[in-house]
Amino acid sequence: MNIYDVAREAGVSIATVSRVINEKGNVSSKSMQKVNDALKKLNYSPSLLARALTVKSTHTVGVLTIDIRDPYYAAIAYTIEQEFYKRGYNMMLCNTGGSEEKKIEYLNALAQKQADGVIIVGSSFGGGRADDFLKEYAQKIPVVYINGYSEIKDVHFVICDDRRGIELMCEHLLKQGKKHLHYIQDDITFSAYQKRQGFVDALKRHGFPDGNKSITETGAGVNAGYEAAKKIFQTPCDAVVCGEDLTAAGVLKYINEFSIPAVVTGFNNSYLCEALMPPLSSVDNRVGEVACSAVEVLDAILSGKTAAEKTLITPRLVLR
Amino acid sequence: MNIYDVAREAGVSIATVSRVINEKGNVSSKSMQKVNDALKKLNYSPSLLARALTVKSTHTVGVLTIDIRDPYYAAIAYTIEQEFYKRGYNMMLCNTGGSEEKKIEYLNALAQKQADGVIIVGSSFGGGRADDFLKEYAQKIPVVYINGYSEIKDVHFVICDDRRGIELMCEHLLKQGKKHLHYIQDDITFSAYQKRQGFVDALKRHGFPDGNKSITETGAGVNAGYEAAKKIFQTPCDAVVCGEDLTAAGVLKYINEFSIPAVVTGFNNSYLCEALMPPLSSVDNRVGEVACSAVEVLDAILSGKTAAEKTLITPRLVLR
DNA sequence: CCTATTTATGTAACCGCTTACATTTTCTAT
DNA sequence: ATAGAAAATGTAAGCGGTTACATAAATAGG
Repeated sequence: MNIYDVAREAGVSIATVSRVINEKGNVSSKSMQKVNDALKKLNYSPSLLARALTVKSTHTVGVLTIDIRDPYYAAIAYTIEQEFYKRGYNMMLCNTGGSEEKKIEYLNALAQKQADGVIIVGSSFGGGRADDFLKEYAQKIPVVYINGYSEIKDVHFVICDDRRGIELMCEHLLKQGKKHLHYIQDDITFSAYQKRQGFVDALKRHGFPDGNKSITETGAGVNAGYEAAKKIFQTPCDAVVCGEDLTAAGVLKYINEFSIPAVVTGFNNSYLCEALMPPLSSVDNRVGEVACSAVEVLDAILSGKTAAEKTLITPRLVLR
Repeated sequence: MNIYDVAREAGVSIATVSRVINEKGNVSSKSMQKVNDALKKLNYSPSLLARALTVKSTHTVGVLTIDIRDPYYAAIAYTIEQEFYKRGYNMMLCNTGGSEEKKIEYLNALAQKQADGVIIVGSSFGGGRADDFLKEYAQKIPVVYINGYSEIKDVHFVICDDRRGIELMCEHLLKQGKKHLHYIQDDITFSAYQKRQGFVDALKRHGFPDGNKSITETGAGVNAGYEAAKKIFQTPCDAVVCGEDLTAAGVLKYINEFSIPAVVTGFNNSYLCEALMPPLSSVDNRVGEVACSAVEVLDAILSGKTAAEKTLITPRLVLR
């Protein structure tokens, strides 16, 4: 069933049907009525595919995440969906698993399916092959990056200052009198390196010039944290700063198990923090605000307005 | 840029270009070469929108979840994405928040955008307004339900026997000598009622006819579990069976805080179980298998094969 | 009452692709 | 060399909408 059927049923032309559907152009109340009746009678639903072909807008956006099972990405995706739903857009969820090839393939697919825009959440440190690709890509379809490497041209950025977040946490711990901070980096994203840098900077500023030596690199997840803890506590350490709540949970488990007198802190302020014993202090990286901003930026671009090239959001500590 | 540009560049007709792109029909190696050169030179990428208009397939599927932040839905979405990616499909993620209206709106949007199929994860208990809607809907576009109310016609079902899962857990606890089991229902989905029923059944079968009186209904999340625990332990209770790991985490927190001699069990076997102290025994509801099966079923339908109307997957206990 | 505007409607071209069908070219067998 | 079959190619008609433009109807002004 198509617009011709409706036109026939209503006894008008397809142009008139199109006009009443889109509430665009002039149409007499008489034929308006006839068309509406026909629409109802036939229970007609227009093909957005065909529509998109001529209006050049699908009202679909792509969202690239690294791992949707990670509460951080899930929370971002959640908010993005909500915000775009309000605005009449649908969301294509593209989970890359961190693979640059998959990322590129997805970006291509989104272009071919004429997504109106894309939001990329999290990126590798920069210089990845996707970065070059994006330079051209972003000229064809608007891209906003959440917590991504920010030297790419024509891409908009919404960034939570994760580096500052870790700095704040370190400063807090030092103020508490902790002497031997250790950092666990569990990822190799842009954001992960920022955090690491925050740790090094904070320590340096407080008279510990070689913070770099107090860093452990692991994989992601609770077990990784647990395993890391085994090594960390072989040397003196009274505070473990983690780049992720999950990692912190693993360290905490170890600490509890062996009654080690050290404190652990997390990052992301996920629901996990409340669930653990003792509750976990964490850096709130403002997932909701970040996602909202990203949607606002993209929506502005899609509406023909200009949007901030770079939006910086400040994290805050949640001490428990 | 379109297929005409490529045709002109290659000096052939658009039909020939189309043939080489889709590797369909006969084309001489000579013009094959010319077209491929043109494709490369122009860096052409066909519009899948236009293509879909005539071939009637978008290679896009919709996935409806209730809350993507919930690790259960996230895990399902994760696997669905992976499996469909392999098969060349993209995924529209539609998070309904449990609203039947939003569910219907999303289903309509998917139909208008000509999604090839949809997977719905989790449903209300049945009789919701979306159920009626689905009866008609499923005749137009294939629907497979994961853990959904299963009396709807023309809809395929992949169901983990959550009821049996809770039964197994209860039987285990009873065998351990527990005398006062209590159940916490934290949701009002189809699956949640199944679990509840499993609890009642198991108790009845072991000589506790009024298990219904030992059930607390709460909202979702760690805090809800914690609050529920306050009431539960006002009367004798040595085992709390939860319908969700998160709820269990809340109860566990309470138990630890007040050193209550009771055991808690969860459901979903999420990473949380390992993170908690003591580790949480949980029902593994086979998220991966369920999601894989759903994709297989939908893929079969889309490939014109016949698929199982109903797939039942058996949960298992993970005791820690 | 007639002309000038405004408002309403319809026709046809276009969006960018696929594909049935017609036509031309190439190949095979006589 | 030639008829017939097979292979290659092109033309044009969709797919289901939107919209520029032309035309017709309604309204306004003199």
